[in-house]
Amino acid sequence: MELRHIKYFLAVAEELNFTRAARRVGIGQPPLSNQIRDLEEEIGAPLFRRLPHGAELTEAGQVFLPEARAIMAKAEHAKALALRAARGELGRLRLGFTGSSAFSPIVPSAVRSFRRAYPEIDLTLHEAYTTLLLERLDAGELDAVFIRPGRADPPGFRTHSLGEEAMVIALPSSHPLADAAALPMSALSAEPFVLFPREAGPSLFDGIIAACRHAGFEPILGQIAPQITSLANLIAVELGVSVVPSAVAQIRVPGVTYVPISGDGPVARLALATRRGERSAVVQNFVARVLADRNNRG
Amino acid sequence: MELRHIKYFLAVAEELNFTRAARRVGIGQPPLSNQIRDLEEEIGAPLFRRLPHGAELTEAGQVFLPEARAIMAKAEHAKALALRAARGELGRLRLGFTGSSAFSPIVPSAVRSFRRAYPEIDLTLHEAYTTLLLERLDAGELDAVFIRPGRADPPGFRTHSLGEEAMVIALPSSHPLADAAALPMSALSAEPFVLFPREAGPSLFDGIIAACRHAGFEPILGQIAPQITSLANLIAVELGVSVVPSAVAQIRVPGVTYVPISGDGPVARLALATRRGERSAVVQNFVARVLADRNNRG
DNA sequence: TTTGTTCATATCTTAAATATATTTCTACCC
DNA sequence: GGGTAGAAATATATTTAAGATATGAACAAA
Repeated sequence: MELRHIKYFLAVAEELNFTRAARRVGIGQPPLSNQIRDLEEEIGAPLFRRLPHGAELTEAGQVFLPEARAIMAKAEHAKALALRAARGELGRLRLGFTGSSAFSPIVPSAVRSFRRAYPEIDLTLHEAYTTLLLERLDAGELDAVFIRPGRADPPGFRTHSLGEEAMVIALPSSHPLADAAALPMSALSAEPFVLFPREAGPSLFDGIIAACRHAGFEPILGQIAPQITSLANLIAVELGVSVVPSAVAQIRVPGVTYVPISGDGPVARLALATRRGERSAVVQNFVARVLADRNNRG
Repeated sequence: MELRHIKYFLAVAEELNFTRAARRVGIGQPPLSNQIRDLEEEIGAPLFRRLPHGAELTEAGQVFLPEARAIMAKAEHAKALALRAARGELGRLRLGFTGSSAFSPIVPSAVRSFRRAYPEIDLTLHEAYTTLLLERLDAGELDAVFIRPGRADPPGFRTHSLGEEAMVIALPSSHPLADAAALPMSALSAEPFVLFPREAGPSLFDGIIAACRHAGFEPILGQIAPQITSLANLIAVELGVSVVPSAVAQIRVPGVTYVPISGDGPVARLALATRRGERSAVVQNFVARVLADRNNRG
């Protein structure tokens, strides 16, 4: 049995006349009769009763009719679905992001805009460290990740730079310097630093250390905060100071004050990484939308 | 697109290797590649990514896979359904019966046995007069009817005799003859008869009249009972006597006594009628079962 | 580099779908 | 009752396309 047989069956079932049905499907009457006969033989029962003037459905034919319609519809549907999937309108996208990148306005904005444009994409979000995100991307567990990139593209990945932002000093509100309008990095030379683990974002971590050294001092490393969000809490209880991307200053915690950095300070870069040679249309659509979003906001 | 394409697609999707898939479906690798390419062209997107050692599903292919499986399953299912319908295992049966035939043990027994044997037949029951039943059978509104047949087959129908049963006299319990062990028809010569309308069952009606005449009297026609069941009630209130098929004596109504007929009495014949030239397997199965049931009970 | 594996391409063969011509059946009409 | 028209079946021819065979190209692994 082929879809052709089903198509011919439907024509005869709807016309109840072999000659007209043959015209309708664009073949001659004898070949149509043959195809219907073949179908009936395969099923093992006649589908039509041939009458001197036309034909009528047997009980088998009556039962077969709705099934045949459903099969044709399903076949069309399957084709349409596959095409939509190829266009990236259908499927899933497993997205990773670091705790700090979630506060960069571009990230939630791009995700929101993508969801609106492709509502049938099954989108899942996974927060993790930059290092872990890249591992999971490489392992095929994630499709695109927002990371704090190093200067060089990690091999095997394609990174799309989403720009850089200044960093600000975060210090306890009780600290003598908390009222300053801006502070140079050197002002922190004697303060213990509350930082995230280096593996969480090596380039951001190294950038901060480098900025300290550039300002002429070696930072005193104090408490380690597992999450960027818990970092503020550690500062609030006066365990030290820190330097965070300015977008993270959105985390308003009582007892924590953010002060802009004057002079040379570290910068926090943001990038979207995908696998090199990624062919998925969903991922490509997502990257395109993130980049468009980036350009729209200048 | 033909089912062949889907079958080949499934083979490749499951083997993830064109060469093995080709062996599996029993064709060469080049024609298989051609068919897959044709399918991809029709869909408008590639379903596989060809790798140096095998192939993998694209997103379109991943979406198409479950659809393809469903289509194949649906096609098989449709064939099986049609075959079962042709065998009379699937479909509907609209059954008619007269009020009196419902009491003949063969009728409920045959219906019950048929329902057990063919549980997926949608069975509907319709009670009406013999005359009306035959009209509806002829009009195609019913498929088989239990009737009280005349001596000759009504034209256009095929009747299957289900035997005949004796009739009994029904009379008010207060009647002087009610205590008799048996009565000849002639005992009723002076009694008004409570009968059903002649159109309800002409042959049964005429049989009763003929039996009276044979016994030497013209029956006095009294009240008309629209239903065989209401007949007993009319007798109970002493509106007259009647003669009913002995099976109808199952209707035990206070005030009504049934007395066997001695000597020549009318007989009630029962038959199953279908359209002449009926091809429906369901109807044929039903007739066969009714006849088998009749013979089983001797 | 070589070898083996895999898929694609090219060409040919064959099977099957379709076209054309004709026959058969039957209802309908004169 | 014989003739006619409409419809499907049969018979044969043709053409399309599925499949076979042979070969080439790409790539991975040794």
